[in-house]
Amino acid sequence: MYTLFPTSLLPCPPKSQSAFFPLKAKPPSSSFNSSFKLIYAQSPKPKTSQLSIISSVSTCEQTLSFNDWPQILQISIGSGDLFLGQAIHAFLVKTGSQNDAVPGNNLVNLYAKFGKLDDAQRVFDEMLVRNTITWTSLMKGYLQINDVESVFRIVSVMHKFEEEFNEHTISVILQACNTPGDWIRGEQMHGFVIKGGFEENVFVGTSLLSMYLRSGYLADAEKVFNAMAYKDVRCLNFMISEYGKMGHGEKAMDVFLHMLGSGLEPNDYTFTSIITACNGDIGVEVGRQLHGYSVKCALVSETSVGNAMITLYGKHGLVEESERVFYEMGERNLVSWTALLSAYVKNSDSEKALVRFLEVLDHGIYLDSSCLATVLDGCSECKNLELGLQIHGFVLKLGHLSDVNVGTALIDLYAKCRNLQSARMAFNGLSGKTIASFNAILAGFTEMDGNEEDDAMLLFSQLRLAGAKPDSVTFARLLTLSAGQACLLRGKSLHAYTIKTGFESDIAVGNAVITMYAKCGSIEDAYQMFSSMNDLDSISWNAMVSAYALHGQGNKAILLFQEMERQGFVPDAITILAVLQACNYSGLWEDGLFLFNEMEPKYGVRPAVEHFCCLVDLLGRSGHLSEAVDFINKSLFSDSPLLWRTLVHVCKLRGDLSFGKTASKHLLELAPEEAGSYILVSNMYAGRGMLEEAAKVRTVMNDLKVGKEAGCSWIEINNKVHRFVASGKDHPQSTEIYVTLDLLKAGMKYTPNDSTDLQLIWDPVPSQQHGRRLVDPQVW
DNA sequence: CTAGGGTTAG
Repeated sequence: MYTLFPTSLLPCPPKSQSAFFPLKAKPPSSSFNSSFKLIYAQSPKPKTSQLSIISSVSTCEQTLSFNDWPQILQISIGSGDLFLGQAIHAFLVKTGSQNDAVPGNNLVNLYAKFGKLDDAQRVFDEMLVRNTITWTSLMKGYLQINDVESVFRIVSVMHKFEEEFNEHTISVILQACNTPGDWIRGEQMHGFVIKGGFEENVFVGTSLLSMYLRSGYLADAEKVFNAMAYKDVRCLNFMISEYGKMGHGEKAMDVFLHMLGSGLEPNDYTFTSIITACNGDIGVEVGRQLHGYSVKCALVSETSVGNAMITLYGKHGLVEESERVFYEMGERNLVSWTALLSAYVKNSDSEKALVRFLEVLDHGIYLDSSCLATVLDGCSECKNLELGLQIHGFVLKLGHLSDVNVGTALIDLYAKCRNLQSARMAFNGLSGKTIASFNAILAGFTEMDGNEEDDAMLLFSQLRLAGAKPDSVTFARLLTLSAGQACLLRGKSLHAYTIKTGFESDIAVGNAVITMYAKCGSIEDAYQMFSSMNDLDSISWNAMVSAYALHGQGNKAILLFQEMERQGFVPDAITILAVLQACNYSGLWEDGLFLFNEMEPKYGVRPAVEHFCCLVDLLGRSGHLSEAVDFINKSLFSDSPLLWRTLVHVCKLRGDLSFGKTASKHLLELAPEEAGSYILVSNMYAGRGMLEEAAKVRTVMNDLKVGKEAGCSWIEINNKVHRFVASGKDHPQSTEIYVTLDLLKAGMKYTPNDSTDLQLIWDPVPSQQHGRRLVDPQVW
């Protein structure tokens, strides 16, 4: 049933170059070497000179038996040696069989495999008889060069000529239906599959699975999967891999166990996919067992399995395990290196990643976009803009700028390094932005803590209009921005949006909601969020303790801190700082001091400069200025302007000039370039009526030409944000505001809490005191 | 005789 097909219906590319081997007669110089085939069979990529092929071909007629050519064509395809195939083509032309069905099919297949569709098409056109195999081979060729439209043109012509479609043909066509968004053709083909009774064929089934999964129809894919009578290793591997990519580790595991249960042998693909799937909801312990099992199956030395292990351990904070796999694996490639660098970056050891990146360069490996994106991530994680700029140069030189991961990493780098202008340029220049690119530029806005919120919301609406879906990171960052701007209305509407989209249950989003409400003034809503969350992490606790601190509810902060410990969450430096601040703002200086004394011995948290600042403030506010000075001098941070500034501030509050003068001297010596220091000192004198001293400090400041950045505060009333600059008169109601302010000032009375029974037990040598309760729980 | 599914790892 062969049909001759009119070539005019098929796309016929310009025949500029002939693929036919130039058969310039070259006399046989020697007899055909009978080991010819053997050489090819043994060496995967032999280097063959044109000359030896010509001489071989010329002797084919005499020495090569006619039936040997299909095997040599296989060798040609397998070894990537097109010359050899072309030689066989020449041989077939000479024997006059090139237009017959079987030789022709082989030649169409040959050229299709090498992506030479001009040549494949030409052989096809000149064939005298064609069958299903001819058509299928040609379609496969067009598919491989991503010419999907040609595939479907062939399908319709094939149909018109009532050529037979078999399971081979169907699976090729199904692959052509993989274009995202083009599921209609796929559904039609599925109907054809059922009608033609191809449903149970494992090849067709796998192609169908792939088609549905790539279009995002998991339920349909699962229906097909369950309907398949026989599933082989490749089909199961595919399903494991796809479940893993979707984060459905448990389902991937079910398929894996099904594979073992049905007696099929897992291969390297299987292990690579199932180990990767552990990154979802399974966890590293199962991953470890799989690692062991891969040893048993003798697949642990496979590069891709090792790479998957490096990544798995890296993602779970086990960098040393990643390193061990890296050193023990047989063969490493760029992916192995990138996985290792990524493990360092993810575990906050980007410096190491950047150092080891030099080793990659030393190896002379050609860098790809994934490796560059990882290194850029490393640069932004440790804010190494200098190296980042050099990598940006690499990116340009190697032509990877259009890669979306590289582009996003560049946005992130510039955003984290507070170079918002470059971040914007990278963002605007990136085509095919993803939600990650958007999140990266948002990080820049939050990093700048300036007035970028309107820009962020504008971008957000653009993104939604473009049909992109915000993720949990987007919401967390937008909420953080609203919190920074104390924009309650916007924060609330974002909160509503997270409820609607289901992201409210995400811990990071919930934590951002807590902080947003706290910073926008609603401690009740913050607590409402905190108490309604199903999953809490230590950041949630930190957020809520900080919220109480911010609202001056010291006792609640301390009780929450104790509850946090009771529930087994480990307090970190941020928790301790929040509780210290809470104690400070609420005048619970004894509790604060007690906590400070035991933070290192009991919680293993070494006090950082922020903790010292907080304690200086606490000591000063409670009237222990002399102890505060001692404390600073004994600390590691005695040359930090931060501590002295805090002390000046507290002296100003208390109107204590004797300590104030000492503190001011230190501050202005340590930070002569900061305008804020002069203003603070000047205000301290002015506060005590010493206007001459105040003016003197200002004169020094002006003489030194120290610039001053205006401080700014704002409040939201009736959905309108009112901004105030210190001593500013821009607000339309500023006259009334100042009058009211004076009235308030007149009514205020400062009552310092001068306790005398203070015991400063802090000492650089950790104290041994443990076990005291911070406050009586009944206070709450 | 010849044609078909999964290209896994960062």
